[in-house]
Formats: sequence, structure tokens, C-alpha cells
Amino acid sequence: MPDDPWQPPRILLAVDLVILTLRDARLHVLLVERGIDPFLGALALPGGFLRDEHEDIEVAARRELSEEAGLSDVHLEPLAVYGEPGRDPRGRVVSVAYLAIAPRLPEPVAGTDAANASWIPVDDALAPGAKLAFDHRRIVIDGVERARVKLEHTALATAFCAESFTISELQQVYEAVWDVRLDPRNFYRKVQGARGFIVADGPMRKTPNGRPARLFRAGPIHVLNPPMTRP
Amino acid sequence: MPDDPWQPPRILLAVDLVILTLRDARLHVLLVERGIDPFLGALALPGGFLRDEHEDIEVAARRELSEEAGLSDVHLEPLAVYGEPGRDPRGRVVSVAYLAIAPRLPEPVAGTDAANASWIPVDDALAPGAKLAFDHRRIVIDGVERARVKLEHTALATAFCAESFTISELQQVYEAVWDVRLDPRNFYRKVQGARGFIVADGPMRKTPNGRPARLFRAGPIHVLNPPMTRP
DNA sequence: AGGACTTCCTGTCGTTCTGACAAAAAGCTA
DNA sequence: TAGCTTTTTGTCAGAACGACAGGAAGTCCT
Repeated sequence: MPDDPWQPPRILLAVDLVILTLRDARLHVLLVERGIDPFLGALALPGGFLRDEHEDIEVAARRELSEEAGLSDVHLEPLAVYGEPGRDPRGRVVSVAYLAIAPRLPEPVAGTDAANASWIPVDDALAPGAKLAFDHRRIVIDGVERARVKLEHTALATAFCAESFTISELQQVYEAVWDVRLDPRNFYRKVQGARGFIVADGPMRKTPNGRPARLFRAGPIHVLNPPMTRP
Repeated sequence: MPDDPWQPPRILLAVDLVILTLRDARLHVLLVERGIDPFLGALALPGGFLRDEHEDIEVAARRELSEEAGLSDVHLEPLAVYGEPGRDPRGRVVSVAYLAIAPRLPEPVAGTDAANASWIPVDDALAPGAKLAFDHRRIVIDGVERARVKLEHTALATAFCAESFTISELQQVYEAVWDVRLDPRNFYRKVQGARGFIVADGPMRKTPNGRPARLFRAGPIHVLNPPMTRP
């Protein structure tokens, strides 16, 4: 067999997005109702195929983030690859999943394109009865777990907050993502002790009721030292 | 535009392997000398394209692990995806990189297939003068960094050791991967304190010189509590 | 105006964890 | 037996952590 006519197989490459945010102290994920055939009508993660052979994968992820969710300038990081042969009935589709974290501000899903997108509480999306298209249930689980782990030793929590935030708002992020209750006094001490995590914003304050809280911004540090410890 | 003739682009999917091991207290990575055209003669990570359209990606990784390195039954985990458009001159190649950890035992590279594979100290492979094919330098860096991080809060270090090992052998793993010196007394206490990390093996011992050391096996736990802390 | 209430922020206290070091234990070699 | 090496068991002070008390600074209600 001197000349081998073997050619590597060609694959369809897709991107899927796990977009997490906080709404009234609960963790939500953005899901869209599918309008085309495989799993028509079922809930699925936003995503799609590469536009053409030259599009970068992360560029495609940001494009879908903008097209399907109306979001830009949010935290975005690669999550994992899902390429099991039977995962898509249309053929061999390998999907690169990304994890995106959006601040709580964009309350209603911006409606330029697919307005059939909606924020679903993660607990509901993963409830035993809930059915997600493809292997998206597994992808959501992996995305949430990634967020939980990264909250421990990186400054990812600030990506859930607006540019200015209070320490108790930051605490709500940890409580919602970890699904635990934390002591405000110890949390305050811990967060202040991790230098570079948060820095004081203007000495302004804001207040619905109770004593006004100081405002902070995300600091320059991305890796927490010492890390936050989950109970 | 009611019917859109657009078709998603088709991509070449490859797997690349960062295989790490310890040889005389230094971290090594397995590299092969390329025998075909792109980057012919340069050092590269073992890897290759999917065999056919139905091969699972991790199965392909284990196949390459066996074909190009003669290894089986080693720790293997997904590392990341590398799909930048220009990374392979042959076309749009998206590569799924895996991280493999091999115990120190298989000293010479098993020579069934490609005997042009060799263990290279990571320091040499990443030295400023060294040239690796494609973007494999970046992949090696990411693989080593992944190993460093996972050593902190998982039991990954035991994957570098044989089935039975001493605590000082385990310490050498941490010292080589982290490139630090650790206090044997504190390391001993720390490792013993993380329950489930290591369990006593037969009360046997072994000894080149010095007091004989107790033997341990990897415990049932994969996540360390408390974690190992890097100085 | 003056409490009542809410939330934010600063401390305290005892336990646990950590890093630096001492010293005994258990082999080998000469 | 003395000397060397390496493993194992302790000790001790300082840092980190969980649980909790209490003052500070606002709003709301009467």
C-alpha cells in the first residue's frame, strides 16, 4: 500500500452557549425554543454552526451571543467539547461549548433577533421533568459546575455584577451559584482580605432600606488568594 | 430568501496529546519527530485525524495514545480545543487536545509503531530556542498549567506514580510539576490529613538507602479536602 | 421628634490550618 | 559501633476560619 487514498473525515462544527445570569437571587440560564426540525419546539442552548470555513470559533460564539441573546461585552470562556457520534441526528456534529456570564442588568432578553429566548431558572431547566434538546442538559450541568468551581479561586463572581456593586450583592452571587447561605460578616472579611479582588469605587452609596453600602468595582486580580471556600 | 442554499462548512477534526511523565525528578513530555510535510522533521505532539466519521473523539485519543506512544490504562482527560483558522497550512483543522499522565515505569518509549517518539524535558521543549510544530508550544504550556492546577485540589499526582508508591515519591511529583522545593515533614502531614487521598498498601517497604518508607496506593477520593497549596 | 426596623460594617474568641524547625526511628555502610 | 541517609513523629508560633456580639447609618411609622 504505497499510496493510500485515505482522507480524513469532515465534520460539522457548532458552538453552543451556556449563558448564566442572576435574576432575583436565583441562577438563570438562557434557553431558546427551537424553530427547526431536530427537537422542534424543545428548549435548547443558543448556538449554531460556523458561518464559513474561515470563521474563528470564539468569534462564532460571540456572534451567536449577539444574534441570539443580544449580548456583548460579557465574560466568555471555552467550556468543553461535545462530539459523541450520536448526539445530533443530522450527522456528525462536534460542538464547542462556551460559558458566558452576564450581569443582571439586561433584564428582558433583547429582541433584535430570536425573541423566543428566555431566562430559565437553572433548577427548572435541570428538573427531572424538563427536556432539553440534544445533550444540552449535560452541557448546562457542566457549565454550572464550572461556574461553581471558578467562583472559588477566581474573580468570576464580579462578572455577574454591574460595574459598581456592593459586597452583599457579591455575596448573593455566591449564594445563588453555590446554593448555600453565607455569613455576611465573615464574607465581608474574606472578600476584603483577598487583595485585588475588589477595589473601592467612588465613596458613593445607594440604598433601598437599611444602612447605605459602599460601592466597589472589580479589581485587577483574576486569581483569588486566598481562595473563597465553599462550605 | 425563502430557501437558503447555505450549508455549514465541513472541518477536519484532529486530536493532539500532551503526555506527561516524570523521569529522574523532572517533568517530561512525549514528542514525535514529524515524518510528513507540514513541519517535516520538527517535534510535535502525538496525534492525528479521526479515523472515520463515526469514531468517538476520546476513542481516537486513546487510539493515538496506543499507536504513537504504546501506552494504555493511563489517566486521560480533555484539555482544550484549538481551532484558529491559520494554525494548519493544510486547511481548516480543529484539534481537540487531551492531557495524559503516565507513571514513570514505561522508561523507554514502547516501539511497536512510531519509534521516533521520545521523552523531552518540558523545560527543554519550551525553551526559547525550541521550535514545535503548529501551535503545539501553546498546547504544551496549557497542558502543564492544567496539571499544575489540578495537582492542587485533585488526586492527579497519584497518576504520575506506580500502583504502590512512597510519600516522598509523591512529593517528587509535586516538586517536579510545580518546580518548587517542599518540606518533607509538612508534606507528610498534609498528605496524611487529606483523607482518602492515599491509603496504606501492604506494610511492605523498599529501600535504596535510608530508613525504609511505607507504601501507599491511590485512595478513592479524587477531590482533595483540604487542597494542597502551592507556595 | 423619636422609636422600630433594616442592613452594613467592625470586632472578639476559640479552633483549625500552616510553615519552620527539632529530634527520634530505621535502615545501610565502613 | 559510628556515621550517613531518609522516613516519621512532634512542637510551636502565627495566620486563617467559623460562630457570634454589637455599634453605625440609613428609612419608615406613629
